[in-house]
Amino acid sequence: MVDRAVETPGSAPSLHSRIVADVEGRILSGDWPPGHRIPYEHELTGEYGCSRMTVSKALAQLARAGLIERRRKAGSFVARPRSQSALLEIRDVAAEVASLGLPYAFAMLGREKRRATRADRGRLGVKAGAPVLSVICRHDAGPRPFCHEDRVISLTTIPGAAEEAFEAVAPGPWLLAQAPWSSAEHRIRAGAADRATAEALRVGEGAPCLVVERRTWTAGEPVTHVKFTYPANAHELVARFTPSQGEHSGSA
Amino acid sequence: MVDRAVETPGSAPSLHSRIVADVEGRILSGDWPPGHRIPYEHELTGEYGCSRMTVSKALAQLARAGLIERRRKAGSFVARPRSQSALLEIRDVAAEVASLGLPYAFAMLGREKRRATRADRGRLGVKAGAPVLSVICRHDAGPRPFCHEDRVISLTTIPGAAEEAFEAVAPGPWLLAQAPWSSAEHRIRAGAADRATAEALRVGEGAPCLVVERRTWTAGEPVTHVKFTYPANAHELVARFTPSQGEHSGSA
DNA sequence: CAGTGGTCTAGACCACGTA
DNA sequence: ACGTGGTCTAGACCACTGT
Repeated sequence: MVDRAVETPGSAPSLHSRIVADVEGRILSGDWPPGHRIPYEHELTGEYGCSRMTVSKALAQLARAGLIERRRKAGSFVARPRSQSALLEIRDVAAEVASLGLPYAFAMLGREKRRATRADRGRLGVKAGAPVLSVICRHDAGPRPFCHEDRVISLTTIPGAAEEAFEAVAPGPWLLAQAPWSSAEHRIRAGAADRATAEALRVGEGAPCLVVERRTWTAGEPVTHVKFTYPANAHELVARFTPSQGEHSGSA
Repeated sequence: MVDRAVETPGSAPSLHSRIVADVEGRILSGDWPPGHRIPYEHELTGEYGCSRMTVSKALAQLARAGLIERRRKAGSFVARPRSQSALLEIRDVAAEVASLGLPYAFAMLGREKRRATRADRGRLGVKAGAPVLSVICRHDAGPRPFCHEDRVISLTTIPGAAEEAFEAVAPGPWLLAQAPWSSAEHRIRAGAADRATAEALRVGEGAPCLVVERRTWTAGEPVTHVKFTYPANAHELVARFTPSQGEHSGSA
């Protein structure tokens, strides 16, 4: 399967896709927080030296994707993560818990810096011996374990992670602030909790769980592979869409 | 002639969205099968009496959604359901099995016409007492059960279903041929197999399963609610996307 | 080589919401 | 009323690709 998402450096990216990438980068990096007003179309027209049609095409694409909201007379704004948004899921696990009205907490269960094992290479797609950081933690919703997180980070792509203890901030939000992801792959399946995961989640070994695996890349370089394990009935993925319009998916 | 897919009365649909809806309707109804060449841009320009820009915008949107593929010099074609396509999932369970290289079969386990129970109303969103058809069947991949299907169809929206025995064709493909869906909602979660489902799938009661629930509407009217139950490790949902480009999701 | 889609322009009119 | 986005036009040039 060819990855059509990657922008080949040598190619000639279209102008409107460059505008999309620029705005997207500012949003995902947190440079433009939710609610921030994006420059007006005519301002971007001046910045990029192009016609209004080209700017409009780019912003319309971002609006379809749910990254921005557009209001006549008012302007365009970075969208606030809504209950059902493709971004919510990747922005923050904490937000999932918050949307349940429960207090959020997370606990580190393990942290190890190592050279990539065979398993790490399969998960991340890095070369043999490349430095990686393994992080295992648990997210809690109130008094109950909500989600088990088993993550590997490529220290080649994100060297700064080696000095981060992830005591104040969870790995997910921290990574997002470091490197906006440019493409992602999700794998969703059901599975039985293994011993370690069952213990962390305080469920029986072999209990049904929803497993969400996510790999992200930035500019074609692997960033992280993470495996979230949710106890059954504690989590549900929801997606609504029409065939040819934008798709929204989230969690509830 | 099949009815147009979506035509919200009262609203003022833009011209390019009307083109999108037209082409989408022909594809989802099967009128234009996979591989069918859709009219050239300049032909649609003539049909709709608009500029090429407007047609191009509509077709570009359909291409992003994965409904069509565009090739220079050759033209635009209805996309064949590929291994990873948002459409594959809704087009056919049989295609999932076929993509595994296994022979497909399905068996009816139950069929009942009734007035909507309280549970049916919740699943379908129909009024009390509305006629519905309940269908339970199993999809097999070679010698092994692949998926359990528990479906309710609104006979108000699809009256023809009352006379269909679903002996030759499974309910999914049959419904798709009757009424192209205009919107859908998916809920994905992990769960433990109940007694009846475990028996049908030949797994232990309480075994981990991936449960996919789907509701579809056509022109705002509820069509069907279906609950697919896959034994764990037999099925996996995959989704790849970039924030602002089209999203593809499917099953593997 | 010819024809298709991909992209872009420099205008235009309209709907709508804020002021 | 004004300024924004939403949409559309009638061209144009280019890249790619199938014949």
